[in-house]
Amino acid sequence: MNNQKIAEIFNEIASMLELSKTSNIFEIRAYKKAALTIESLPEDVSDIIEKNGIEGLTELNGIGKALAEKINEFVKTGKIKKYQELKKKYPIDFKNLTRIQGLGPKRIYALYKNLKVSNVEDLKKVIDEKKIRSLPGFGQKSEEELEKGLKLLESSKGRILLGKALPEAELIIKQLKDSGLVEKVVLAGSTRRMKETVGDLDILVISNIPEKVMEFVTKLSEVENTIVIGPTKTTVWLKIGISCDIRVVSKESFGAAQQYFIGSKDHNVKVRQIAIKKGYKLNEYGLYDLKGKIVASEDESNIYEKLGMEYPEPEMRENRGEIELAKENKLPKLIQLDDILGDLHVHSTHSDGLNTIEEMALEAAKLGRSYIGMTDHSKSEYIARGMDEKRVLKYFDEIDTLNDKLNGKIKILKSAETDILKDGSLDFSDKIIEKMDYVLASIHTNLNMNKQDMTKRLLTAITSNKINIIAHPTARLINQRQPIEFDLDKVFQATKDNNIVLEINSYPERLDLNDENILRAKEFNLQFSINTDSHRVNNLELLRYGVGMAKRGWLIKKDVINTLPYEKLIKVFKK
DNA sequence: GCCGTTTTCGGCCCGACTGTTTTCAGTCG
Repeated sequence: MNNQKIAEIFNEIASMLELSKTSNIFEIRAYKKAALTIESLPEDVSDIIEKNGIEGLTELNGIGKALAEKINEFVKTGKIKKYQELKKKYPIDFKNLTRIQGLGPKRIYALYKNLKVSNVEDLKKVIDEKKIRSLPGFGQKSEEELEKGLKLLESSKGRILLGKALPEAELIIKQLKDSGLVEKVVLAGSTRRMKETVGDLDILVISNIPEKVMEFVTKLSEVENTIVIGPTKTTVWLKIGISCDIRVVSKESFGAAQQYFIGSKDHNVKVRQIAIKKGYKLNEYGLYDLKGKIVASEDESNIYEKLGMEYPEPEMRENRGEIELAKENKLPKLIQLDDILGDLHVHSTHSDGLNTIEEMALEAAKLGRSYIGMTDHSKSEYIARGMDEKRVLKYFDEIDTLNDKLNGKIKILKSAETDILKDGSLDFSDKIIEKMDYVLASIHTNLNMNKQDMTKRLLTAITSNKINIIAHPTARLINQRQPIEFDLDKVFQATKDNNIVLEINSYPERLDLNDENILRAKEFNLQFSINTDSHRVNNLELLRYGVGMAKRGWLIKKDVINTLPYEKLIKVFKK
């Protein structure tokens, strides 16, 4: 749990360095970059140090000798000397103050020097007292902006789930398309890259009447208020609690703009470096040669082509090695939503679902799936109306009857989401398990076990020779519950040795495994199953989020078992 | 402070918007 804290400290150091006239901008950037790297690490820095020492840290992107020493210092002593010294000079809560729109280090320091503002509370006070407007460099407008920023901070809780952001973006895009004001609209940003949470929406538009587009956007019913409005960029605050940038770009530079605004930032920095090495300059308007002549701009893939790279799908653009592969024409051909033929994690009214088995099956058929696996809960899931052995037998009978009735329209497989109990045993007897087409097992209780015990629990289940798929393997709930702790490498290896499949759960709160764990599991050559965990008919469409995660984890069609037709799938389970 | 297929020194992405300026600094992405 050191990572978050260290990232915060590095960001604060960056803020404080920005105030000193002697420090250089690149040192500041280095701290910010390192903070980003640490924040998104899948494992705690102390684990890295334990395993590979300080050298393990310097292997990380943007972390060299000096920063590795500081991270080690924090892990060992809980302090960083440089941070404490700077903090003595600037006793200011940069962490929370920089979260306010329009406040950066320089203005925060000006407020501190002139009005003794050192935290958000102080800021609130001087805004109420209307003291800011008379400061040099500030005015009434900036005072009002800060007041707005403060309110925004209080009402927002940061990033929202992809499952909420993407439909909202699609709603806005549809209205723009229908407005007749635009020639083209596309989604960019982290939503386009299918990141599990989203900090804001980015939408690009081609239009020859930009003012009209901007005005149209500010009046959408999804919009709470307007933050910035200009001829090429407008930012609005949405009622769902994030901001949305709309940018109007010319047709000629549409590809360059897409490349730039889809990101990620890390990916783009590297692509620009490649451009420079090849004697080009790349910005959001185009790829230019040394004489300033446009080489490529209208089409995104042309830009990559001119740089000697394959076109990377947006989900891969995280600077996790995709650039190197693109240069060698070795990018994997990523799995697509249409590759998925069935869904192997579906609930019904037999436990905590809202629709009957038949309703779920018919809806899945409507969506073009050729099979579903029914996986209602087992008996220890008391709250979810888990099935005891008697009920599960009836459940299987009903599925048999339905399969006859549906006459091949869609196949229904017999399973159950079987709890992995505290000791690693399963919640159903062997007699029941033998009647299943496959066994989907998962952990729902005793989530707080220590790493060692949890690893043992999982290994017991995995080596029992009874399960086929482990559902939502880390049991995390985004923004609500931390993942359970276990030795990933040991569990992945055992999973491989025992021919077990790991689920990529598409439920927006879960997305479990996530992209980072998928990448890691892929190293073990594991098989995956992308499922919805549907509890009602309209959940069946959530599959796209799981596929998004799979693409972010670089999976191809043959990594995923539910791309197989029914007959082949059954054979995999029999093995 | 980081990093390396022109490098262990000398580079490091760059443009838009806003407010308070009268040519720009600060902030953002």
